[in-house]
Amino acid sequence: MGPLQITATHEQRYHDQHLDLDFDHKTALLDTKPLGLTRKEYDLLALLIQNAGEVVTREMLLLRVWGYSNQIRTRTLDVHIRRLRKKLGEHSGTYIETIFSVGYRFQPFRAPRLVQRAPQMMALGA
Amino acid sequence: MGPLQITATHEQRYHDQHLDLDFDHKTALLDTKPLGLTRKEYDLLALLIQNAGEVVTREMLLLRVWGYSNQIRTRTLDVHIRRLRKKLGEHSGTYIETIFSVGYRFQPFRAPRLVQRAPQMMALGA
DNA sequence: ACACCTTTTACAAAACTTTTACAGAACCCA
DNA sequence: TGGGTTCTGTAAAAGTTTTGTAAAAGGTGT
Repeated sequence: MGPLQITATHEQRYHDQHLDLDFDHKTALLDTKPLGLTRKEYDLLALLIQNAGEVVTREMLLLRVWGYSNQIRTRTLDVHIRRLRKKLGEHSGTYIETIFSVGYRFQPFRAPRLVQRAPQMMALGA
Repeated sequence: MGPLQITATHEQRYHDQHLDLDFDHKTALLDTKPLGLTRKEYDLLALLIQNAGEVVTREMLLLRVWGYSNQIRTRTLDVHIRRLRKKLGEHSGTYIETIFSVGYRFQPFRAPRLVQRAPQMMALGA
C-alpha cells in the first residue's frame, strides 16, 4: 500500500452543552450517549440543526427528508418530530419548537436569544 | 495528521483481551484457541477489524470481500456474519454490531467507549 | 466420491416508517 | 368571548424494508 494522503477537510459537527452531531459519520450524541436515531430521524434533526435558529417549513422538511413534492397529506413528519423530541428527552423543549402552521425551528442550547420566544409567533406568510 | 507511512517490517496484528488476529499469517485466535475461520470468514472479519470502530457498509464488504459490484442481491454476507458471530461465541455481541440498512461495525473488546451502544443506531445514510 | 466451503432459498423475526383516529391546542372572526 | 376551523400531538395499528436463521443446493479441491 502506498502513502496515504488525507485531505484534512475539517469535520462537520454541531456541538453544544448536551448535543453533538457529527455530520460526516451521521452520529448523534446526547450527553455523550448515542441518541440511537433512525435514518429518517437523523435526517430530520440534521436538517433542522443545519438551519439552527431559522424556521424550516413543513414543506421544506417534507421535500428534503422525504422527497415529497407539495400537497401531500401526511402526518409522518409530526410523528418523527415526536420521536425526536422523545429521544432528546428533557431538553427537547428547548431544542425543537413548533411554529404553528409553518414548520419547526431548532434552537441551540442556551444560545443567547436576541428575541424572546413568543407563545406562537407567525414567522412566514402563507 | 500527515501522510501515513506504514513500514511493513513488523507484523500486523489485532489484539485484545480475547481475540487475536495475525494479518500476515491470516490466523485468528479466540482465548488462545484457533477460531477455525474459513477464507471468506477471515477476510470478512479482517476487513471489519481493520476498520474497528467505524461502520463498514454492506456495499463495501460485498465489494472488498466478494468483489461484487453494486446492486447485486445476495444474502451471503448475512450468512457469513452469522457464522462469524457463532464462532466468536459469547463475545460476538460485543464485537460485531449491525447498523440497520447500512452495514456492520466491529468494536474492540472493552475498548473505553465514550458511547454506550444504542439498540440500533443510525450511522450512515444512503 | 468425499469432505468442506460457499451461495441460495425460503421464511421468521426485528427494525423502521407511515397511516389512522382522535384528542388537544392555536387561530380567526363575528 | 365563544364557537367553528385548522393545525399539531399522540398512541396504536398497519405496512414496508432489512436482517437473522436453518436448511438445501451448488462448488471446489483432493
